[in-house]
Amino acid sequence: MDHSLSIAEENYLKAIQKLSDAQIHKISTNDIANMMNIAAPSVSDMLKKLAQKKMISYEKYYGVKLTKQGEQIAFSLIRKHRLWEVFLTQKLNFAWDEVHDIAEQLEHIKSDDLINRLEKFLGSPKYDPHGDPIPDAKGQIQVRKQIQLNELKKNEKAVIVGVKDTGAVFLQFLDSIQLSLGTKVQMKNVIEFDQSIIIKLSDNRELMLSHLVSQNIFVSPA
Amino acid sequence: MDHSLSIAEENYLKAIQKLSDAQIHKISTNDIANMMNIAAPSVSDMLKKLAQKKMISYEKYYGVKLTKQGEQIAFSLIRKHRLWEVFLTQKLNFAWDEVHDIAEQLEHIKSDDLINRLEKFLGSPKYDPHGDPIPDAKGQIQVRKQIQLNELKKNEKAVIVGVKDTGAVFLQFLDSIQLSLGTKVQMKNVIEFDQSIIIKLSDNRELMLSHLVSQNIFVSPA
DNA sequence: ATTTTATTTTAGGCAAAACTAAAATAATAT
DNA sequence: ATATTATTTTAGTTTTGCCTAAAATAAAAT
Ligand SMILES: [Mn+2]
Ligand SMILES: [Mn+2]
Ligand SMILES: [Mn+2]
Ligand SMILES: [Mn+2]
Repeated sequence: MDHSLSIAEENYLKAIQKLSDAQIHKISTNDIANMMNIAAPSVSDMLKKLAQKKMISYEKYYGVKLTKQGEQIAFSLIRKHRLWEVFLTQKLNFAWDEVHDIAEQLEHIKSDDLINRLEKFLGSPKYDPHGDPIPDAKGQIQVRKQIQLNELKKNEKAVIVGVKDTGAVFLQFLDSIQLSLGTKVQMKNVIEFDQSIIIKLSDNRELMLSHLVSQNIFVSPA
Repeated sequence: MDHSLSIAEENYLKAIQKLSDAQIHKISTNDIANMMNIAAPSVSDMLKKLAQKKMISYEKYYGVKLTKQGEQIAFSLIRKHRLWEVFLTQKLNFAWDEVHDIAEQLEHIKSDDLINRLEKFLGSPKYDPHGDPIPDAKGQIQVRKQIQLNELKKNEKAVIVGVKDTGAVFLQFLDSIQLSLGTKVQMKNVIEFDQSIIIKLSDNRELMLSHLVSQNIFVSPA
């Protein structure tokens, strides 16, 4: 009667949560299978089990949705993941492109006490190293007004507060052009041809970024 | 061909290592089964597998012994366990009786980089919160001259540097009589009747301890 | 309204890590 | 030396979490 979830089960809930964030409608079996690199039948099996455990509501053939309880657990995993990422960067000096895989392991450590003490130790950070908000102990997420860099109006000033793509390749690219969280930018121009943008930095350096790159950077009004 | 071990396999190696520490001879299937609270046939199965992976040398019916490689991994697990215990007490203010179970989980996190950075962050501690030595990155253990409290000669002075029983019950008992690592003691008397001892503390307080208790406390000459 | 295609589920299997019951082997006692 | 007891291994199951192939269902195209 141990109703704590396995690592596999936890990972499904996280994946479903992530998909819910991006989509309005119910999440399909294939969505989950693709996201997790797992065959669809394996997902079907697991959905049956998670439905039994009341973690998801599941209508055969018509997709799934997290229950309140399932969402609670998903948020607690995200909380743990992001707090550990802060620990790794702030305390152990890892770079922001190195922390995700380790946090994927650490997020499954089971101890509420641990994670609450860790949060305090870190000074109750509100955002992780990629600018993603950290849910509080009750699962509440602080939302911040942010837009994509490409949405800035001409001459508008802003600060980089997050990234959409958190993969190492993109993050290292940002490092290489010296963009990081906190960097101040000003929109100079949107190129009509391919939606590339030109931004100006505090040191007056001008930088051209592709549409795709600019879409993957979140900014807040300066 | 992923030659990294499962958590179950790692736990077997740790158990075998612990038993080797206490015994001279080969470790029996039952020894392991008892220590891990697992049925003997399950152990037999696993031993076959670990032998195949060259982690142990295994003579059917005649017990096992860790190979160099198996020992290496066992020490790296002990290293991780003890460093995490230091982190939990020093940085997150856990009590010494609360850290073991969480460290049992954390020791299985896979990242050499992580543990080496953690060690540095903690200031390369040589001992864990229970006074157990922490192996270095190469698996080398610093040995310290220590004896059991009951072995002190009359009037001899010493410092408490470790405990043999690291269970919460014993540790909380020590807390309750205000004995901890670093406490200075002087042997006053060994009671002939039952080998109880009387020790004197820095504040001149005198304390009577049973033979069993005194055997579970390690001290070094002051 | 059918047919075709895509998605999802069911069926059947496999490997890991545990279990119990039974058989094999070693250790001990007579 | 043989019989008894204890230990260990083998045999056969179970659960979890994955897989592929086949069947069922839904969605899309004609
Ligand atoms: Mn991450
Ligand atoms: Mn992140
Ligand atoms: Mn411990
Ligand atoms: Mn310890």
